[in-house]
Amino acid sequence: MSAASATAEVSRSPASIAPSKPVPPPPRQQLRVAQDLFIRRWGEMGQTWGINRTMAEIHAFLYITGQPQCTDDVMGRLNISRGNSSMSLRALCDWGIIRRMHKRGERREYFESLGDVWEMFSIIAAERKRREMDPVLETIKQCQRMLEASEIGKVEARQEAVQITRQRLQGMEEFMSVTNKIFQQFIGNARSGLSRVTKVLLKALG
Amino acid sequence: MSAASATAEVSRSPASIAPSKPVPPPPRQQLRVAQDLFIRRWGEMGQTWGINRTMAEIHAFLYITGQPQCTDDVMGRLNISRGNSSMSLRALCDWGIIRRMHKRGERREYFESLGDVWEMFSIIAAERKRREMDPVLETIKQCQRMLEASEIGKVEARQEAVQITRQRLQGMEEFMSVTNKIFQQFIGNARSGLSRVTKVLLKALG
DNA sequence: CTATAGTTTCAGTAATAACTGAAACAAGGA
DNA sequence: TCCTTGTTTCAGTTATTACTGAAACTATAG
Repeated sequence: MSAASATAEVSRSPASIAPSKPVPPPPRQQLRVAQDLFIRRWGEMGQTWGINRTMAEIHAFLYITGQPQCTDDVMGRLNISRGNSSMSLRALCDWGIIRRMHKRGERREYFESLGDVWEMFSIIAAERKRREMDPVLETIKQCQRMLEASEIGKVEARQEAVQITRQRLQGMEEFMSVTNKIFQQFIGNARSGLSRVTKVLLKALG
Repeated sequence: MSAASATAEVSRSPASIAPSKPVPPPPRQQLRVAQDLFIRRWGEMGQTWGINRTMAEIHAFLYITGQPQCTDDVMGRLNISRGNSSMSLRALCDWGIIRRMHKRGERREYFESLGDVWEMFSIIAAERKRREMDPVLETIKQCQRMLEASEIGKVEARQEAVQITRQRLQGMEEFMSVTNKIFQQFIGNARSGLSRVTKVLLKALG
């Protein structure tokens, strides 16, 4: 464990979410407390969006400290096992929202988060669109094909139940196509901080 | 179980995702097959977005058939228990994306899905923003307050680590504020199909 | 009031996902 | 070469979440 991890790790117990100020911690520790608060909330949010808590927490840790950290730093700060750290760090690298890096003269590897939230979001959006939305859109099209008159016959195609299902499929397809386009825009444009998308959106919406 | 549920229920085994056409089913059943395909995919997608599979499947069933269904219909079609159906239907009602309804002269209650995908999405967006994004934004602000010079002292506030964390918090806050605004727009406008937001977005981005 | 049909709840169980820890593996240094 | 330090993997375990089924409850009709 590196020197930086000497103090207590992030706690996940709900009790410590809103520390009721029994004794205000010495200023030196305020940074740590604030970071831990952020880390924990980020982990919770991840869970409800289908990202496991530990991965989200590791990412939050790297993001919020802004400094390269090694596997042992992560283990120590979040109080998780070596195996878990290693697997999760690898997965985050695969997503592309953290990067491996070397320090000159050091043997061990360090990890750091991308600093630009917009870039991270666009990477995640691209990946989730590909993994989760594209297959659904594909399935919808497949269903539509299955219900064409040429497949099921003219008489059957005229049944009310079939008509309704086709309408519903169409509504969903339209929605997902538009959503996909919006994602695409984020993905294509979200470089360089408060990016073009943001400006455009804020102007258009605000 | 109602008369409509006499045939086999949706299977969740991966094997049946892409039926390799051993014997093309009689046209009468094509509707059922197409619906089941959609239901299963929707359930899978739900899972990766933090919605449990059964709830997503029930919703998909009500949406895709477009007809009011009772608890027994749901149980039969998705092959789940009464308890599960009841709880999940209630939760979907609480979300507001399905509604209870009565048929004249019938004692039992029926459920139907909203038909407008945009409206459903806006309801979900509103709820998730409230439950999941607002608390994070609140936490970020709390963290920022904890790191103000007035809290930790001028000297400490000048430490590099503190500076970095404050920058990162600010970047995240900015991102989430904008995202929130976008959600807000969907929420406020997503009536009547391809809504104003969509048009605005597509025009601005495309 | 009693019988019947429908609805809800919840304790216990099953299924799934996450995590640990130890062992195997790699890379560099002496 | 062998030792040391750091990294990765994965079988087994734990924790979490989802689901069942039976019992309690409600409402209506006779």
